[in-house]
Amino acid sequence: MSKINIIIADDHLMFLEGINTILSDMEEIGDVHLATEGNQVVRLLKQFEIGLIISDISMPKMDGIELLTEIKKKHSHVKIIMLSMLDNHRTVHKVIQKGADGFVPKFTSKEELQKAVRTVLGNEQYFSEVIKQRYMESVFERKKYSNIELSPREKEVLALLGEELTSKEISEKLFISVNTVETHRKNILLKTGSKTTTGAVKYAIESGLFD
Amino acid sequence: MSKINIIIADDHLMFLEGINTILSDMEEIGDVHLATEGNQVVRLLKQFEIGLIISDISMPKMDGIELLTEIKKKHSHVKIIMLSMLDNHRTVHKVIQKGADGFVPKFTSKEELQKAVRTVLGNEQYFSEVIKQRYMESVFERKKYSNIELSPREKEVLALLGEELTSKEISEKLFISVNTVETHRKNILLKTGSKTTTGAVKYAIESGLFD
DNA sequence: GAAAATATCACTATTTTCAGGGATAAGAAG
DNA sequence: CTTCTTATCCCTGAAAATAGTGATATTTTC
Repeated sequence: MSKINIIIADDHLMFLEGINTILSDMEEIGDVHLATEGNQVVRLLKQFEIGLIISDISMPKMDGIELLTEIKKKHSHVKIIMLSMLDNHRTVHKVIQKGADGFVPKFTSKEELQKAVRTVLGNEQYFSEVIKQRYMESVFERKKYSNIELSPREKEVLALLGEELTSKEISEKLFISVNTVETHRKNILLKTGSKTTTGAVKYAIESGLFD
Repeated sequence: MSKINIIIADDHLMFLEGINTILSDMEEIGDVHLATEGNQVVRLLKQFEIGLIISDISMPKMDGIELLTEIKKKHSHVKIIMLSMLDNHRTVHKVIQKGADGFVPKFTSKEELQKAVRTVLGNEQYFSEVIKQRYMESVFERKKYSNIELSPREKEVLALLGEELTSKEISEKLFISVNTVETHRKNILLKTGSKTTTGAVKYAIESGLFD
């Protein structure tokens, strides 16, 4: 069995070193390339023969979700395990839907990370227990509020609401009628399942809708 | 010069490994103890002769701020460098006020972390540039809103506002008058410098007031 | 080419929030 | 003993948000 070359991507150097150390004693791994941005990963993929990517979700320039989308579109044979600080149901749902091969929270153990790598290299998916739980929650939540994705305009309005603007101020800023803003608000509350703007903004922050 | 024994504390194993790797080639460092909770650090301090602690801020059981307070009270000769994912001005202010010897964000370089360790071991303080900037902001913010600390009751009200309750509902839940709740609200807006409840809740989340 | 999603506008009525005053009592800190 | 902080309460009026319903034009998607 030949060794597999991998890329580890994370914008935090210490994490990069940590993962590198944890994986360095695994026999099945060949060269290890490190990257601090999604862009770098894409470049490395062109230069080297890569079999597996282990990537954090939040990164500057090109984040983990974008990277994941890109990989699954253009380099579908390359496996990818996502790592995340957050394990909220929104993030989890996105990652699974985009087709990641594995998803492990950052507060995992050395053993679990190695297990995840081995499982994925064996052509199976690996998702931590916590992640699976969150995924069930996301499925459950989605049933309650059939469409949780906000439209670009709605996101724009929600962001301005977070900036403490009133409907009138928003209408002036976006050159639209107050009525329209109010309609967007109504739909935002509906889609996020909130009763108040405060709740919607809180939801947006916590579920990573803003970022 | 004798070697210094240190403790590294972080609830994320990968980070622990990363920092360990980064510091392992420094001559001035002796034994390295690892901990995943603040409690463990306190226990290790009793068992061993420790000169420096490098600790993350967010940890379960006893967080970095509590740990810092404890150390500076009972083991004031032990140096402590704080690490944090967040670099918002609230956190920075707290850490500096509590008397940390150093503060470095987690997205720093290997060189900077080593420099921080050397500086602190040389009996000087080390704060990253970003951190210093944030500290200035915190000082500036504080001037604008003389008292940014919310009282326990105000925090309670703010949390319930985040749960989408109206003033009336909060008054019923806390067995107080609606007028009282409104007064608390008014003071919360004043102290946080917000115009709306949404802004106050957002501020609370982002600045780590809720946690 | 039809169906679905998005973005736009309108009206009404009720509830809630915000801004502005002011007041009292208890306890901590100096 | 006085000052500060906290927690409590009260009132008013204007502004804003929410709930309910309905409608139209433009994209996007299938």
